[in-house]
Amino acid sequence: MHAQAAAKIELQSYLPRQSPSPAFDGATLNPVSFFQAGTEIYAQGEKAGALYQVEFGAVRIYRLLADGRRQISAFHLAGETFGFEADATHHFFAEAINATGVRVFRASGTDMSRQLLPLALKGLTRAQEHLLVLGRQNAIERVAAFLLDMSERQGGLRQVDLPMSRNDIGDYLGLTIETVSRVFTRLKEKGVIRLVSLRSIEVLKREALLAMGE
Amino acid sequence: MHAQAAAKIELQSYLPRQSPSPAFDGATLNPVSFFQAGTEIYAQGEKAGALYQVEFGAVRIYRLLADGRRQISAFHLAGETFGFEADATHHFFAEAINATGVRVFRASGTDMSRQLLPLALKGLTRAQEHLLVLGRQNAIERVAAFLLDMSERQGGLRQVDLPMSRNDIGDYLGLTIETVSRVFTRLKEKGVIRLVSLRSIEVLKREALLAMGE
DNA sequence: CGGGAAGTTGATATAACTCAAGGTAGGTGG
DNA sequence: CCACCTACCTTGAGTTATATCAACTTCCCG
Repeated sequence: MHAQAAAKIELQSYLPRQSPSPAFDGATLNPVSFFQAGTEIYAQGEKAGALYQVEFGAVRIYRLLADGRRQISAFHLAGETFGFEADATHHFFAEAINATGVRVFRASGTDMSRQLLPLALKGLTRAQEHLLVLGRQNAIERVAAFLLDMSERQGGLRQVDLPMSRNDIGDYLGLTIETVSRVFTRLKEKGVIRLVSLRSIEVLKREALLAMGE
Repeated sequence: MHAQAAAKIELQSYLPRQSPSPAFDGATLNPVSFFQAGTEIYAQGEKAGALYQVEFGAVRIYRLLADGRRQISAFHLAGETFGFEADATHHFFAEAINATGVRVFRASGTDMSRQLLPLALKGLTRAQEHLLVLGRQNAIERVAAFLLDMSERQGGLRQVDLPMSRNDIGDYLGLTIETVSRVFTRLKEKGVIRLVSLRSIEVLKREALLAMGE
């Protein structure tokens, strides 16, 4: 299912060229780890304990049912932090969507709860808001809410990058790939969005999206 | 929609009879606030800052869409803590489901992030797991997962209290009340559960529930 | 015991899924 | 640099799970 082309580029580390932006005080300024498109960052059941900050690229966090059904609980874009766990075990999978750079922080040693709490709470609010989307909104509303969210997280510009596939979007919104595709088509027909390319849209009528998103 | 019988019993406070179990070090041992069935504990948009521990009864946390659609993101039973927010504002409503006693802690002053973080992370994991249920499971699977969750949180006994209405269950699982009712009937017919009363079930075949719940 | 809220059951409607067949685009090798 | 190849995406037709609408029943609470 999540097969990927044989990895030819090996995982590597390097020291940053640009001004480093450590997510936490007291954390060692670790090097950046590279992950190829489709590669695993951590797996459900693995020992947890580190935190991850996306330098570039995008990451999907997901869970699987026994029969292969997948629910993506979150996407993480550049600048965002993920990997928190309630205990010492990962309860989810994390995969690079595209070629992605991730800075890994060991949470051990110094007490970082003061810095982690706001991030955890932000994630909690996000997840709870997503529950409303999955529980009570229809396909158009889900896609509208998703596009608005992606837009906001990219600075609210008209043009929005969608680093993930339609399949990923479907698994995030609790829809099939076909339904996602049909909704995109409908939004195009209505003149609400324009497809710059498959992975990039332009928001033409933000108001209309907002009206749909809730 | 969420109308309630005119409140005759006023909100009151008292000092606990039983051994107090403060949720946090350094927190004043506040009195317990009473809430009648259906009354609001806090509202979306209100100023946040306090934490709430359920002494007895049950609480629902929810959000509304403009047209009245409701998504309950969590139920909180005796002993559980809620009210965390990422900023100074409540993003959700909290209501007492039944007559409920809640101990309120002001989070101000001492730094409680060390104690709060695990609770926030627990909530985050819970919410993310619920996303899988809403996004990818069918009606039977949702109800099975819900009953198992309620059972676990009540010590895993055969008999499980359901303090909430079918309507609440529907709004938690992203289903209509009718669908919830039909699933209960199916589970009864299959001999998986037995209805002791409307608000109390007995789990007869835990294995079958587990097989359905995922 | 009566009344009203809550729950159940039935019939029908519909949004989204499934299955299937093209189409498109982006990357690779010739 | 072009053409092919393969992933990904789109579109269509038919199916299905759940919603909706409606009537009836049961359980409490006063």
